[in-house]
Amino acid sequence: MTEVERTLDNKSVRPTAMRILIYKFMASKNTAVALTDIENAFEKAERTTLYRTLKTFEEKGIVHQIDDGTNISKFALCQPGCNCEIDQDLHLHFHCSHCDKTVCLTEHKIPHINLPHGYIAEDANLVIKGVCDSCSAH
Amino acid sequence: MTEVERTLDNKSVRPTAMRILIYKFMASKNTAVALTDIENAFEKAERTTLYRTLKTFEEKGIVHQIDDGTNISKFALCQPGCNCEIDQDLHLHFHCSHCDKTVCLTEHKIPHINLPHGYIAEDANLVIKGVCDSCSAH
DNA sequence: GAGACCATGCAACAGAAGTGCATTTAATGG
DNA sequence: CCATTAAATGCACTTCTGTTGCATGGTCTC
Repeated sequence: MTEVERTLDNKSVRPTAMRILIYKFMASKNTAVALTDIENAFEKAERTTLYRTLKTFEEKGIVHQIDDGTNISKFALCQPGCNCEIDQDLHLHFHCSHCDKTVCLTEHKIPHINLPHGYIAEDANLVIKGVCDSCSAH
Repeated sequence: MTEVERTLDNKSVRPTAMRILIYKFMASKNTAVALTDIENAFEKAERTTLYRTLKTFEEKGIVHQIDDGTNISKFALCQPGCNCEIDQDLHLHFHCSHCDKTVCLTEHKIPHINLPHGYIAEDANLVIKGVCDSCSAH
C-alpha cells in the first residue's frame, strides 16, 4: 500500500486506480485545478467520473472546492491547517488575472467581520485578484 | 427628462425605454439580481438585450457585478460609497442560504490583507454566507 | 463462486454565458 | 424634414460547465 492509497483509505475512500491518478495529479500541482484541467491531463478520463470523484473527495474532506470568481469551480487538496470543515478560520484564495491560476494562501485567514444586526454568518469566501508571484517576477 | 434618465445620461448611457425599465427594476429591489430575475420580471424581455444592457451598465459604472458563490452572476446598482471602480475600499456581500438572496453591505469594507512577497492585489471579493436578517427573524 | 455494492462509462439534459447577423430605433447633419 | 449613420434590440445559434439516469464492469464479502 502506497502513501497515497493509505491517505485515501484513511478518509474512507476506496483507492481505485483512477482516484489515485487524480490525487497524484492534484498533489503535483501547487494551484487549484478545474475539472477540465484534469480532463485535459488524462486523455482517457471521463468527465462524469472526474466530477463524481471530486465530489467524493470533497465530501470526505480530501479536497475543498474553491470559487475564485471565474464561475468555474476549482479544487485543491486540503493541507494541514486548511480547516475547511470548520466554519471558523477559513483561509483565503488568490486568483492571478495574468496566468489565470488560483492558489490557496493557507497561512492567511479571513479576518472576523462584524455583521449588521440579524445577520448570521455560517461561511465566508475571500478571493484576492491580482498578479501572482511568478507573474510579477517576469 | 426624469431622474432615471438623467442618471443614465450622466454616465454616458443612452436612456432607452428598456434601459430605464431595467434600471427602475433594479432600483426597486434591495437585493442583487441575476439576469434570469430580470428576464422573469418582464415577459417581453430578450435575454441578449438584458445581457448586453447589464454589461453596458457595468462598464459605465452604473452597476457592479457580484459573484456570490452560486455560480450565477448577480448585479446591483452602485450606491454612494460603493467605490467599485476604485480598487481600494471594496464592500462585501452577503448571501443568504435560506432565501438565496444576495445583498450589498456597502458600509462593511473588506479589511486590508497582507499578501506574501510577490503577490500584487488588484481586486478583492468577500462573500459571507449565512442567514439574513429577514430570514433569521422568522 | 454468488451476490451485493461501489466505481465507471455513456448518453443526454439544463442553465448560463457569449457571439454573429439582420433589423429596428434613435441621434445628427444637411 | 429627410437622409445618413450609429447604436440598440431581437433572433438564432453555439459553447461550456454542471448534473443526472442508467447500464456495465470491477471489487469485496460471505
